[in-house]
Amino acid sequence: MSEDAEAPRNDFLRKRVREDLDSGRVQTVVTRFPPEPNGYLHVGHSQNIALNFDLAAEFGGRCHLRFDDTNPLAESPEFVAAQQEDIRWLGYDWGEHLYFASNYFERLYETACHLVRNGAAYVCDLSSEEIEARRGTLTQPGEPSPYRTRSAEENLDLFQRMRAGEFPPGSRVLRARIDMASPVLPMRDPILYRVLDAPHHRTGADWPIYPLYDFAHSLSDAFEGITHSICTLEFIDRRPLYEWVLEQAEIAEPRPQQIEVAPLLVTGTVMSKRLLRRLIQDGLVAGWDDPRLPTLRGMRRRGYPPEALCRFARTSGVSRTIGFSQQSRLEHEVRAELNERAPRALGVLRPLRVVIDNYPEDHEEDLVAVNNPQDEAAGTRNVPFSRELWIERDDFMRDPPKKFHRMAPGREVRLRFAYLVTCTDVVLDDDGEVAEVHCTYDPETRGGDAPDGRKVRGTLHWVSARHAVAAEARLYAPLFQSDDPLAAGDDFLDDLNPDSLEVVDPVWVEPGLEGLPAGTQLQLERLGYFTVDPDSQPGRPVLDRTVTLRDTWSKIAARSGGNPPQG
RNA sequence: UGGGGCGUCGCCAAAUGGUAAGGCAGCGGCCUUUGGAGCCGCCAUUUGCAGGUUCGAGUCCUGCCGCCCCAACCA
Repeated sequence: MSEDAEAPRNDFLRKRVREDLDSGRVQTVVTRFPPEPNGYLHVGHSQNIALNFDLAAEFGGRCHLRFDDTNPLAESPEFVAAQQEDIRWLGYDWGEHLYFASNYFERLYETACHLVRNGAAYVCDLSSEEIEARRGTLTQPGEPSPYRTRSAEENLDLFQRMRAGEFPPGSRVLRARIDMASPVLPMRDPILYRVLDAPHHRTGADWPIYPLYDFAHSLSDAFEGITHSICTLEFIDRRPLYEWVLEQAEIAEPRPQQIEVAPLLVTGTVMSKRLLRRLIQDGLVAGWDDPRLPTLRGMRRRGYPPEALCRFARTSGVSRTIGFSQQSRLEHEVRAELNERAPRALGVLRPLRVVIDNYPEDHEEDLVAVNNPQDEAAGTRNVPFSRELWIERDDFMRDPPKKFHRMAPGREVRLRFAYLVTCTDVVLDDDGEVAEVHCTYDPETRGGDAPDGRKVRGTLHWVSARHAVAAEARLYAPLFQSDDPLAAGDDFLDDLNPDSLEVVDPVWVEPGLEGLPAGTQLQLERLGYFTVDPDSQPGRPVLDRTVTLRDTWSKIAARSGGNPPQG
């Protein structure tokens, strides 16, 4: 997955790795992606995944997948399965290197005992509230626990009894003995172990105590020989603690190095689990795989190709500046990918009936359509044509503005792959709305070219009314209105885009589209890329619009005060 | 007001102290049986601000300004 022909990436991370290799500090680069199995992966994770796997691949090293499963309260085996599936979908493979922090519980425990013996950790009997009260504030030092001075012997005894399950949850913790007055808050005697009466999805009831992040993560990295431990910027204050643990555990050089990078933020969405859960619980979206969500599952259902996600992650770059990447960049990658491989089809979203008056009533014929102009090997297909057709409402105007290159009274346009037709009449309904348009066709222009060489400006998509297949289309827009919904107001839900989903039913598509398996991707010409949704029924497809095509006309129309096309 | 991080084009992001890459978006144009795709061109005399060092500063120094993170027995 690193065959990209992009400009050589030259970020600070790569430079650092190169230096470590050149100096001989490390022989082989070993990275890891360490998710907690407590939810579904999202775009933000994709950057982390791509970063770690790409970096290892680029320098001939390896990347581990390690589940950071040290909090049984939040984790479940469903998530470890789902996360693996999502990572594979992105195109990455950890080979033999699948690990679980829970597999290290015994080793971690022994290491903790080692710290206790050396006086680097102690058992504290303070309650959670008391510990908090003594932590001090950002500007004031904390005050030492009264249990801080317990002897190593007593601490070891107590810690062993914690492990034996003698104490109830919350009654005691193991703490690092560092510095209650440290200006770095995580260094104020952080908690290393807690007592928990909770079954773990992998170790069951084996452990009444569980290690916390700072202790477990640093040592897990060390146990696996991780050389570069990449995390996001918010962990930067914990680096001293990360290093302290490795030092106290007497981990041999080269020790893993924690390197912090800015997270990948995307405009117009939210990524935190808490917020996503709220959207789902409040019924604002359908579920974790709702195509509007930035979850990998949602994006997969929406039809975003994994390659596009990876390119988006890579081209977003790695830096220490926190900023939002624009959704338009993601969409650019999605289009680039789909343009290469999505077969084209004809379909009409908002139908307007067209009658070709001079076309024989009962006649029909097959016309040859190109499957993918980007890929000659994709070949051609036959599309049925007849007297009555559907065209897009937006493609007709009775009184068109200047740059409108579509159908209008008296004007000749091309029906894609079919004929040149001229609009001769317009039928209005009782409300004065256009109900039907009449045209004549030029039989000499079969296929779309005029023998006399005359040109027309517009080419319209269409579908034969008699042959059309009814489908449901789901059109999506960003879930939120602001780039950063969290900064938009008191409640991020206030920023919700009420029009993030538009269901159009029925839409008419060319025959052949009714039996496609879920996940099939195609381009409805001029309308965008679509993916067959799993909700599809036999003979009744549901199409998710992945992304529209670039639409220059809408800009022109908007500027000239014309009719901006819908959908 | 403690500690830490960050400020280069609307967005993302490069630049051994040597005279501001690239991508996205945008804007012109060419081409076109998708107003798609493709192609060509334009788009930072300037790097948060103010000083200083230097022949030379986005890069070094000083002082400001602004934004973000840290006080879970979560990760």
